[in-house]
Amino acid sequence: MPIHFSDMGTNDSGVRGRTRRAILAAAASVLARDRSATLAQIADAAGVGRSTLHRYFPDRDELVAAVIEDSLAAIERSVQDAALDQGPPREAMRRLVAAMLENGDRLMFLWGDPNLLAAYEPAVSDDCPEPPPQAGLELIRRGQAEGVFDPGLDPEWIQQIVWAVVYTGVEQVDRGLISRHGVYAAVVRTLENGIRPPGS
Amino acid sequence: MPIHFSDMGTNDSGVRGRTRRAILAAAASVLARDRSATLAQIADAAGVGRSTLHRYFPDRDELVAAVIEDSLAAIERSVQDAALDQGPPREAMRRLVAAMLENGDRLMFLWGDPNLLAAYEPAVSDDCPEPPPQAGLELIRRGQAEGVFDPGLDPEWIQQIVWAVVYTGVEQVDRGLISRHGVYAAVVRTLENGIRPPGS
DNA sequence: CTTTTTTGACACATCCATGTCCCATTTTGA
DNA sequence: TCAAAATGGGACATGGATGTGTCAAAAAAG
Repeated sequence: MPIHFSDMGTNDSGVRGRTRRAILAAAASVLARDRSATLAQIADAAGVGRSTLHRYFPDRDELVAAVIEDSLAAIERSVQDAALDQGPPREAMRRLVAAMLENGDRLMFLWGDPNLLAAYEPAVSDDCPEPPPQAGLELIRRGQAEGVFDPGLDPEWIQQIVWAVVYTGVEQVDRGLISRHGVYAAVVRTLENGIRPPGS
Repeated sequence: MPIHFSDMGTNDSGVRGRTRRAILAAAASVLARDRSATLAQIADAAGVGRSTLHRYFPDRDELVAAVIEDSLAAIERSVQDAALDQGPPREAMRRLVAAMLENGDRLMFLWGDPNLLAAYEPAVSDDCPEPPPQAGLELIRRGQAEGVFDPGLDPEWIQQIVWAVVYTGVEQVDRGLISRHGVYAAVVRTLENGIRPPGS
């Protein structure tokens, strides 16, 4: 009577941790480009058998939930490193953009399906008494207070715009319509000035 | 020996034309919010039986293709009315935004799944020797030439941004986070200035 | 009113993704 | 080297969406 899987992958080191991360990354990458991708496709992309995938994530919902959680964590980590509460708002915003661009696949996955986050957030908000700090919103409000960001726009709207513009950039890169280096410049420039030439 | 369906709905007037349009509108609305919606759901939303839906569109692919075509046509019509080649570029762009906002559902449907258009365009490009005039791109180039729009940005990029920002607005309205009147102002303001306060 | 058209509900057969076992083989780690 | 852990492939059952067909009833057209 063998006891299988005493450690369900929460351990980052070891075989299981690595396999788990490979699956999550592959799933994000595949699902970002095709939400209705088959589990077989995902397993293929991860380089594992479909059986193995089912061993780590019993059903599709659990896998998707795990990918969401993992993607949020990865992005949150990058954002954390950006230290948005430090320095001038405009430069902090640029660091935020760079942080988001670092996680292209996960960002495409999360943002590509508006229903995903909407269906997931209420699931975790039960455990978490208060919503996450939302470093992005904090930065936006700070920028508005300093007059660097438009105070006439709703902070939440600005946040949506940031995500949308970055997402557009990631997507264009994915299609090879923009070089990987050029995105950052285009996104920042568009975000800061819109479609108007920088010199007013 | 009754001969059924002598007119497959190409006729705008009459029962078949109206039913066809109802199905197309409902399909766009439902699919915009859930790409994997069931044909039964779509039939329900259209107020017809699933049998009737199958009578108008033999299979799912044909329905989707028809919705794409119909949505493109509807938007194109609105854009046509906007007379983008007339007047100052900035005001033309505002008319373009208004035209797109008029077709919220269809725009969400078309833009929501990047693969849709990508998979459809090559199918019609075989019949159409040249790509459509792309009035939007024309306007952007004109604006750049006059120095109203940033010449340092790729016209195609600007076009993507316009779609993205409008789409974001439509989505926010759909979720009730923005009033239907407020969208236009927010979209135009963001598009023209980015997140920076209008007064440079 | 009569004829024709159109419709909706039901009954099917079918296909495909999914989830569950099982077992031989490989990999890991002591 | 050897035992335990992990894997991959296959077989199998299942459910849900899809496509097809039939038929009586409703709607439209004459």
